[in-house]
Parts: sequence; C-alpha cells; structure tokens
Amino acid sequence: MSSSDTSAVPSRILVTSALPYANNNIHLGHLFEAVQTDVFVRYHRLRGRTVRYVCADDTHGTPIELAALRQKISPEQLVEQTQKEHMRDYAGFNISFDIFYTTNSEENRKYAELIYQKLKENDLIIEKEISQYYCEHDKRFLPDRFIIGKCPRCKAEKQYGDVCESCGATYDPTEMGEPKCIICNNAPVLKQSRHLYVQLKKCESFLREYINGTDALQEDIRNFVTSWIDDGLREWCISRDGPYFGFRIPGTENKFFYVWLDAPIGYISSTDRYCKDHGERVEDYWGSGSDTQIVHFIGKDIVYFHALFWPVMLKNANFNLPSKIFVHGFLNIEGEKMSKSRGTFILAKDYLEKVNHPQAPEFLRFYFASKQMPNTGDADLNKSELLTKTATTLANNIGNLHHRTFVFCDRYFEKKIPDAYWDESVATIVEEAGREIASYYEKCELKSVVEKIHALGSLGNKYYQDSAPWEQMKTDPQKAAVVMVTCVNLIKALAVFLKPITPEITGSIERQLGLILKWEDHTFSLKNKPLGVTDKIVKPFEEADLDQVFAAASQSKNQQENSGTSGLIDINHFKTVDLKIAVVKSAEKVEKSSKLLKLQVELGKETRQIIAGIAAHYKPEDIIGKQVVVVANLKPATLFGLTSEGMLLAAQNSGGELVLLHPAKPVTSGVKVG
RNA sequence: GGCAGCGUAGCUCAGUCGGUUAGAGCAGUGGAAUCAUAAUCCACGUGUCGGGGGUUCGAUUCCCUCCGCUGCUACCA
Repeated sequence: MSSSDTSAVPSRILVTSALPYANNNIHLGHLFEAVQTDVFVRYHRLRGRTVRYVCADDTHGTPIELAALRQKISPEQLVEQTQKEHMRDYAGFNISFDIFYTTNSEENRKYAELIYQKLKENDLIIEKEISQYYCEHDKRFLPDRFIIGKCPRCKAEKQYGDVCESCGATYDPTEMGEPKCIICNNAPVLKQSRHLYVQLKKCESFLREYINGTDALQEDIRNFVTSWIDDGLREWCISRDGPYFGFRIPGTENKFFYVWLDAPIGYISSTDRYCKDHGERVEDYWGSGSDTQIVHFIGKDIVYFHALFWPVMLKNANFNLPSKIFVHGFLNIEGEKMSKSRGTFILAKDYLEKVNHPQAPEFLRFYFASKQMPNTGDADLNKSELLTKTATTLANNIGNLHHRTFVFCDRYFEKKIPDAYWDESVATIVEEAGREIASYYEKCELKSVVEKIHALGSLGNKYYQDSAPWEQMKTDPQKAAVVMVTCVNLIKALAVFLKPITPEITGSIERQLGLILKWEDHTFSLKNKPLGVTDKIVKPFEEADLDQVFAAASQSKNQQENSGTSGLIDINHFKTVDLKIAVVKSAEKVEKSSKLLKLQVELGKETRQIIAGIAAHYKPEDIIGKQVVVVANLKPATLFGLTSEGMLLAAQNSGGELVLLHPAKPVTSGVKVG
C-alpha cells in the first residue's frame, strides 16, 4: 500500500553526483556514490520521466596546479586527460551520465561571475586584509600547498603549509619553521593581501528556513547542519591570489575564485552545456520558477559546502534550490578505511582490469545497491560478502529460477511460453510488490529494493517447487503450462525491477523474451510466445576471480587479526615503546594552565623538554632531581605553544591522586627500561 | 577531557515517533526433491534489542548513568 507511486511527479528531475576532483583517479568510493545516483536515475528513466544526470570534473585549485607542474604539462592538459580517464572508468560500470563535463569551461566562468555579481549586489561580499607568504623570486603569493617547512608541532621536515602528514596537526603556514617556496626553494616573505569574503551570517534566517522548513536533508544531517548555524556562521573566503588555476574575479587585478566557489556551479554549467547540445533550455532546470526537482548525491564530507554555501549562492542569484540532497557515508574495504598505504585503496580501473569476470561491474553495482539506504553510516565492501551476496541472490535465486523455467519451456513446450493463463494469485502479489518497490526506489532505499526482489525470487522458486511441473507433465501437462507462464511472467517482472541496478542482466532476459522492458511491464502479460535462445543470465564469481584486487586488503586485515587476538601483544610489539630512565633537571608551571608543568629532563647525554599534566599533584620543587620513567619515542606534541618531547609514566591511586613512577634504586639516566 | 554518533541473532544489517510471540539475508543443523547454475524446497533461533537505574499499566523504543566503539576536538596519561 504505497502512496509514492501515485504522488505528484515533477515535470523534470535533475540529478547529480558530486564532481570528482581532477587530481585523482576514480576509486570504489566514487563508484559507491555513482551507482546509487545512477540507479536512481535509471529508475526514473524506466518510468518514462524526464530526468537528466549531470556530472563533471572539478578542475581548479592548487593541487591541480601542483600535479601539472610535477608532470611538466599545463593544468589544461592535465584536466583534459583526467576527464577522459574518469569518463572511461565510469563507463566501465555503466554509469549513464547525460553529460560529464568540466568546471574549466566558459559556461562555468559565466555562471561563477554571475553568481558572484549577485552576491555583491546583495551586499554579501566584504574585503579584508590578511598577511600571507609571498615569494619574491616567483612573484606570487604562496597558497598552503606551495609552502614546505617544519611542522610547528612535531618538527617533521618538508611538510605542507596546512597540515602535517607526519603527526596530523593542522596550522597556518605562518606558524611553520623554515618555510620555503616549493617552486624555487627560497624563503618567502610575509606580505599583506586583500581577500573577498561572503557574509553567510546575513543569510542565516534563509538557511534556517531552507534546512528546517524543507525535507531536502536527511534528519541527522539536518540536525548536524543546524548545530553549525547555531555555533555561528563565519565569513567564507572565496578569493585566492594569482597565479591560480581557475577564474579571475572580475574587477580585481589578480584574484581568482576559490575552487569551492566554482565547483558546485559546475552542476549548472554542465546542465547548460547539455541543454545547448540537445535543444533544451537551462532555465527550465535551474530557473527559480521551474518545477524541476534538483537532487544531489554527495558524501558526508562535503555537506558543509552543499547545505550552507551552495543554497546561499543559488538563492541570491535567483536559481532553483535543491529539493533533495542525499548524503551517504564512506566506503570501507574489509572493515578498514580506504588507504593507499594499507593497500585498501581500490581504483575503478583496477577492479575492471583485475577481476577476471565479465559480469564483475554488474555484480559490484548489485552489491552496492544491496547495502544502500539513505543514511550516513559507512558501508563495508567485503570480499566474501560480495561473493556470497551475488551468488545467492543473482545466481542461485533469480538465475536459477530463470534457467529452470526457460529450459523447461524449451524441452517440453517447443521453446515457447505455453498457451495458458497465469496464476492470478502470483500476478497480484507481484503487482503489489511493484508498488512497494517503486516507493523504495523513490526514497532511494535500494537495500529494501534488493530485499524485495530477493523475496520475489524465493516466492517463484517455492511456487515452482511446490507445483512440481516435472510431475505435472506426466499427469496433466496443462497444469505445468500454467506454472511456466506464471514463472516466465514473474521473471519478466524481476527483470523490470532489477533493470536500474543490473541493466545488463535485464538486457539478457530482454533478448530471450524478445522485448524491451518498461516499468509497466512488471505486470503479467505474456503467453503463447516463442522464446529466444536460452542463456544463463548469471555466472557467479569464483573466489579466485577476486583474489587479485583484494590481495592487499586481505593481507593487511590478516596482519591486524594476528596481532589483535584477545588483546595480547607479542614481545616485538612491546619493544616498539622506548621507555627510559630520566632525571628531572628543572620544572616550572606553565602559565595559564592548571594542569601542566614544563620540565627539562636529562636522558643520558640528551636533554629534553616534556610538558607533563601533573601540576595538580606535584609542585615543581618536589620533583627536581627525581628519577622518572619516560616514553622516549612518543610523537612530539605542542601544548600551550610548548613542544613536549616525551611522556612521564604515572599511575592514579584510588583518591584520584597522580603518582609518578620512580626506579626503586637510583640507576644511570638514559638507561632503557624493559 | 569536551561535543556528536553508534552499540539489535555467529556475520551484514532492517525496525521500533512506547503496546500483540523483535525481523531479513548469509552462515549452521536435519530432512525432501531431481525441472534447474552442487542450484531448489521444508523444518529448526530462551537474541537479557551493550550494563544498570528511572518515567509508565507497559520500554528494545523516552530520560539519566555507566561501559565499549567511531568521528571531530582538547591543557598528554
């Protein structure tokens, strides 16, 4: 009893996936989103609705510039080449974009300028002066990624100006030690620069109304975004100093739009390009008065841009607002975050090349769909589950139902769907299921779609089994004919329901039935019709097919499991912790801190500074001269601007008092403990 | 430490805006059948819905607290 099926259908639907950055290859995380989007789009197409699927490469910004520099080609060449690769990778998984464009286009420049102009007219842009590193040699301001230096926290060398890859600290480039320009290796100087900011605060009431007054966002995301607004909307810097790969801001000498300004605008400019190529009008999609539904699919990492900045941009430029933003979580591999170093980073092209099975892309689509609900939890891609899920549902359940039915018709009914009337009770169940599945598709509850399809397949197998047509053939062939007609029609319905998810499997059934299926074809209609050549629609994976792509991931998992059993570690594990005896040479309170003492300790010949959180329990004079146990190889940390190069061992007694560990008899300082 | 989220069968997850015996798929055990892709069908689950407390006629669902995990963050044990 679903109502969605009859609810008002918009005249047009515009659907987008997040624009992949032109610096990276497409990986399975991208595909996780693309499959979800593509299934949604194909469902609406199947229903005969006007739906356009728009995507593009996000091409601007510093990382692109750097990558091009490294490869000794121009940024334009780089993004052009990447776009081809991206299109090829998506095509390998049947992602059916109506257009896959680029943000480095004249259309995008036009809309970026237009939106900026409107923000300005609405008095939302202000200028502020900040100081930034400037390279006198290269005559340019240096963005974060153009500066390398010492991490202010852990002192690691050769870190970028925004984040330390060694200790994970984030900071401003002006905090770094020994900053160098990445191009010429000279030291930059600080220089004043004016920048443009959007005053989001002025749009607070609009944003609150948009976020809480519509159902554009899932509930948890809505709460999340609301709390950001409650915390106070900060000004958003939208300019970067040139040279910068992007669009120059009109009316400025050498300022460019920050990549995150023009990236989402790519949704509009790609639509524009599509419309020009197909004789349509972009206003019909993006005009504020149009009844087109705009649906974005994005990951939870970019909610900030899509739920705050983007609506503000659209609203002020008088464009249509998104009616739905589906936010999904991340894709893990074998329970682990995708990570290049751990080998759990699977590229789309690797999956295509290394999985030795012609239906591999379809199976992945199916597997993804079987896990997708409109929630923001992370999903896990898991080899054994991929194997069993596709084998049981697609091969054993649906594939086998198809095969046992079609082969039976071939053998006993002269390769025809027999001339008999189907079982009406089954037809009714399928029709009801059709309404239910439609409502799941509308809500993007693909997991439920798959479950329902699976249940119908089971129903078919049970019906077949209970009817036992092989027995009926001996006594009353007409009864067997009814069973066959019923099962063929059920299989046709399953093919319809699966079409958005596994178009090729459906295509195979369509060929054998001699039909192209639309949504309406899920109702029973076939009898007394010749069948094409029977062909198995699914050949399941064999485990070896997947070994290569998952090799690295499985290995990393095994290592973890071996080390993690029952919380015990082996001796080598323990040896990674470097414990040493040290003598406290000096101690003083850290200003403005209630818990911290600044200590100088002697570790053999070395002296180190350690910031210890023991001020509540030890006075400086209590511990000077004492011997303590120190973790000597702990990653340095910065507390109150002071570097801490180790940690003291202490235990808390029942009164909550912190007690330092001392050797029972004096030992030489710097001696290893263990 | 703070903020947020999560914790439901061996595994992957649904669900519950308080109310009959809490569900699905997979895995497991036993059986049937042989049209079929060693596929199918049938039967089998006393899960303290993380622990404890509270509100209520009634809580897995609401509130508090504790434990555990994840993310962000922090005055680092």
